Amino acid sequence: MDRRTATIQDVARVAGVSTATVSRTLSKPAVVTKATRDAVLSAVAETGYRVNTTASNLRRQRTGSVIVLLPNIANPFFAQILAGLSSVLTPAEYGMLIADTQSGPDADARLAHYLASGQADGLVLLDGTLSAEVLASPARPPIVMACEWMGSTLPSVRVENARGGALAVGHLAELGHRRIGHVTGPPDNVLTQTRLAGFSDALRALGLPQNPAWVLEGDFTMDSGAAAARARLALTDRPTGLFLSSDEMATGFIGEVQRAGLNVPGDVSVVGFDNIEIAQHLAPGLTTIRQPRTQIGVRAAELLLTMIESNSRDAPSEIIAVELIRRGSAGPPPG
Amino acid sequence: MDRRTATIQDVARVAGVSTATVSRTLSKPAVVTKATRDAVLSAVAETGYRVNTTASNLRRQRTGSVIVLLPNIANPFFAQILAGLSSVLTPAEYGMLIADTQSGPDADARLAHYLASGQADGLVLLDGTLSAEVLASPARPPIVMACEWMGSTLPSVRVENARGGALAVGHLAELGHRRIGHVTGPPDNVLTQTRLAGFSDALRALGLPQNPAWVLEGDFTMDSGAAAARARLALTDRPTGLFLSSDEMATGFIGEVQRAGLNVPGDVSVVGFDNIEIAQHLAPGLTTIRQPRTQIGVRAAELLLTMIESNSRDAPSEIIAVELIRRGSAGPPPG
DNA sequence: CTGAAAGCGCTAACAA
DNA sequence: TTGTTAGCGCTTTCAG
Repeated sequence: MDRRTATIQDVARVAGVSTATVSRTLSKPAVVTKATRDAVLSAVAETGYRVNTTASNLRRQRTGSVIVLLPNIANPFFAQILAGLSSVLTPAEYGMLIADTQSGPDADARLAHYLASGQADGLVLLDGTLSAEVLASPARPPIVMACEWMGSTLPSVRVENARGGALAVGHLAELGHRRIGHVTGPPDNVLTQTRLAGFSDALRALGLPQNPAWVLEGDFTMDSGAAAARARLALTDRPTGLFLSSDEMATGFIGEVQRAGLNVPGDVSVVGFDNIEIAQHLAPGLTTIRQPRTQIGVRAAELLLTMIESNSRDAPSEIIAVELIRRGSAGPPPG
Repeated sequence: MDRRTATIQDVARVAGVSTATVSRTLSKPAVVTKATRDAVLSAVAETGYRVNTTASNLRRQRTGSVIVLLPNIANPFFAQILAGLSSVLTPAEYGMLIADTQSGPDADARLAHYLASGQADGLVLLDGTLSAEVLASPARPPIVMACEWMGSTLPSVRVENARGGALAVGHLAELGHRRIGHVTGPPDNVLTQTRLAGFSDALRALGLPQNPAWVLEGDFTMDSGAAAARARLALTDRPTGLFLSSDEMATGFIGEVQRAGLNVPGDVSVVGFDNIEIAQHLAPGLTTIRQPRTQIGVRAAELLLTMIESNSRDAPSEIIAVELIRRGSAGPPPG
């Protein structure tokens, strides 16, 4: 029993065939006779051989992995997208490398690094704040965006963010609200802008008032949602219903409102965005816009694999539908 | 301008040196003269050369990546551990491959696969339900467990799970509770068992009653926490304070209690485990046992890198302290 | 259907 | 300090 791991040479020797035949048997079994196939497979079993992926990759001029670039791994929002990606990449024998653009100093530089490094056969971008110029890299691998991105023409999988904002406003209006506010994500984020646009357009279409004081700035976190709740309380002229651009913010908002002794939806109605798991477990349940994150990951991975396998840098983008989920956090306005 | 990416040969030609010198310049710049260094570096810039990691890895008999094996990527609990791992692995130039043991049919087989495949220089295990025999693999790379694991002697980074259970019980007892219950994780999980043991031992030490009906089975999810709340309501003889083995369950529990029109902590006190982000945003805030997840990831990665670099399969394990975080969800018992 | 042989791009002895 | 050389382990023509 060697302690070193067996190589294809060892298998060839044991099976009494050439290394080429071993390689063939393993990659296209149909092309060798049953006799040699049996000999090779039993030699493989005997030696405990496993192909050395590094060598195989070098020879085949590929890497066997895909890099997923996201702004912040610690954000649970991405966890389900990763699960979707993994469920496609793993069976296809691609490794999934995770890289965090916020952990280093310069996110754009990191992206440029990954583009040029040739360390992956493809890239999935989940960060909508990277600058477009970086993509100029001539030898870059196929890329799929799984998020909105300013003025990019890259293949992408996106959700109907604007329509989500409109659905939220429509629901609040239907319940009788006429003073509808919004808590945004970070201002430079494209999601923020798209959802805000959907919100504003819907108000306009419904002939409802647009009050800039009712549009509060957040950053998608629970903390910023709680801060928005305090900011709203400080207003003399308050919106009765709010659309928040993420469920995390909505959660922080509701918590803070309740701690202030007020009632949701009695005093203020809340609609979130995402439908994260906790939405149905809050009291009241959080009315929100569902965005199917696992499916986003699945479709992005499928798109990318198609591009990799067809050696193309382009593919049709895809838009995934959102849906209003009615729970208890939005009700008729007070009075 | 070639469309193919430049190789070390191209750089050598442009700089008028050998490939060995190029390689040296890039890996140990100190060992070449300034003149050649300058020549090489400008040739690198001119050609846009980047080392081919696959070739480098093949030559150096390493893979440059670490596999992180976790039960379920979609579980946000792991997100912060991943962030900690990434913050150490990325600067050290190791790729972080994520693999999900629950996405395939047989988790043990997956582990065995990764152990033998030689696709990684090291492994981080976050799944405490894998069977120990699989580790028999002779040529396996260094492994660090970042979770409890039955009867394993592998190097590990763990938290004081039993003490966490004891802290929770101690706190409830201090507030005056004498009827203290517990909601467990999945029964076969070692975390479940350790926290349950800490819970039971603490009750015994304090001379408090142990009622099997007050120990409800959960599975760490919010859904199971909500179910536990309903199960508690169905009891005629109810515990006044509960320790739940995860914050997610505690969140689901509190939501369900509130939807039933009861008050936390007025009617029932709740202590969770983890200190996930939402804990401070619930109303009331969730009293819980803090477990520093980023730090777990950081230490696990550091341990693993040490082992990889010293080519050792062993290292001292580490225990990370937990801490009671007092918020509003635990108060004096009713009456 | 199978084997021989030529590298993929890089690094590390070893020599000079 | 630098160059020469020999592979790392694999796949894939190209012959046979």
